[in-house]
Amino acid sequence: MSATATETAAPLRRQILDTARHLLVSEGYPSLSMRRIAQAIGYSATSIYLHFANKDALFHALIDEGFARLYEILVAASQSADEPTERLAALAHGYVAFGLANPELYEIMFLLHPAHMARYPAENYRRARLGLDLFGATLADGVKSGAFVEMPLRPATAVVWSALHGAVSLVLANRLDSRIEREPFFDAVVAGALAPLVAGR
Amino acid sequence: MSATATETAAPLRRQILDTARHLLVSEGYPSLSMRRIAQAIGYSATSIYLHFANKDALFHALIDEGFARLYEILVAASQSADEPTERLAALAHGYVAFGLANPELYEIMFLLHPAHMARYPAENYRRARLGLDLFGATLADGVKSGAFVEMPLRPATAVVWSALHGAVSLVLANRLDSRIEREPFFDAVVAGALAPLVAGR
DNA sequence: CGGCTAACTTAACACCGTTAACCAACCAGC
DNA sequence: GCTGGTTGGTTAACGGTGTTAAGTTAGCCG
Repeated sequence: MSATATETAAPLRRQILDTARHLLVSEGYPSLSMRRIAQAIGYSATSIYLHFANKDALFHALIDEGFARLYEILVAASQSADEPTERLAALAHGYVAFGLANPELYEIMFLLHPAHMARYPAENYRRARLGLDLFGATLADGVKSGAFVEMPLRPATAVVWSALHGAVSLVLANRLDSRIEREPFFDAVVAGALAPLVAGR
Repeated sequence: MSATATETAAPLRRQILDTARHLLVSEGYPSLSMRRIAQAIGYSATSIYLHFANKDALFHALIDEGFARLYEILVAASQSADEPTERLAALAHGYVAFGLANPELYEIMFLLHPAHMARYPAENYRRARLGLDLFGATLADGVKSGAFVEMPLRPATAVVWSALHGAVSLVLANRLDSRIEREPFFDAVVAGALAPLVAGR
């Protein structure tokens, strides 16, 4: 039974995840229900529970994939520039781009977590931290090379991150004055986040 | 009894709002249902609909009160200092303090909006803008007095706001590395938000 | 062939927001 | 003092939710 199954594994799980993500993106969070996912793939709702303990677990899996994807993007951004200031800017733009390109994913990853879901398991959270570490490493490099001022690393990383997160989440929530154009806004955010760090001036 | 009712008006609406807020704070968003609110005040669930069109409308009323409260705090902060840099710092700390002191309120005001609720009516939104205007006015003052560098006002206001919002929402969502202490973190956020603006250096 | 197991389904529970229909108490006018 | 309407509340019900328990079907192994 599991003779060939070892490689094929269980495609239903994948199908559930893909359908859930697709449904999330196309119809939005509120209309994403177990029954709807099941109906979309032609199974009964309860069969989802054969692959996920509950709805939260399904979301956590979705979040996992989101973090993996974000990490890929940040790694690519990180490799696109060597000089710390440029690299940090590239990371920042990569982060913002990810958020804007995947609003629903960003939402379940960072936004509507605490109130609506069981806590995201701490172990999975390391994946999320990996992305942050790229920021931290770049800061450290910059400090070492003299491009950045001396600073306590962890809080400084969090400050940069929170500036980016604030900007992304306000835009995603449509909270920004519509007269403000996005691109200049994000440029200003990134510039504002980097400015206090740069040693030169 | 109803002879004097003209002045007492309808305390039920108030009772609903207070109970809803209390329930939201004490038990969290997910367990806040119409039936639960009703039960808590000893009425039937449907009687809530005599005072609110639906659950969204109830939340919007809650949000309204949240914005009014935030505005009060920001006004007080704004009056606590005259010099633009100090005033801006006071505003920033007021904003952060409000978020930390009223996490559930902050959540429904800024966090879980887009996906879960009908759009917050644009008219009510002016109330929210009022708070932002205090930031904007302070920036304008600072530019005029020479304390701040020249800048496009609206985007700059949004940048400051998004830095604060990012920090507050990350902390509320418990997303921050636990080794980072909050107070220094917020100080760094405020400093980081102000630094690019200040003219002197 | 008989039995075991894995994959899946149907039925049901307790809850949700919301609507429709009903009811009791009060006030106005005759 | 009785009648009729309005006000403020109720109960019952609909269609939806996540989730669990029990049942069913198919395939493999001895």
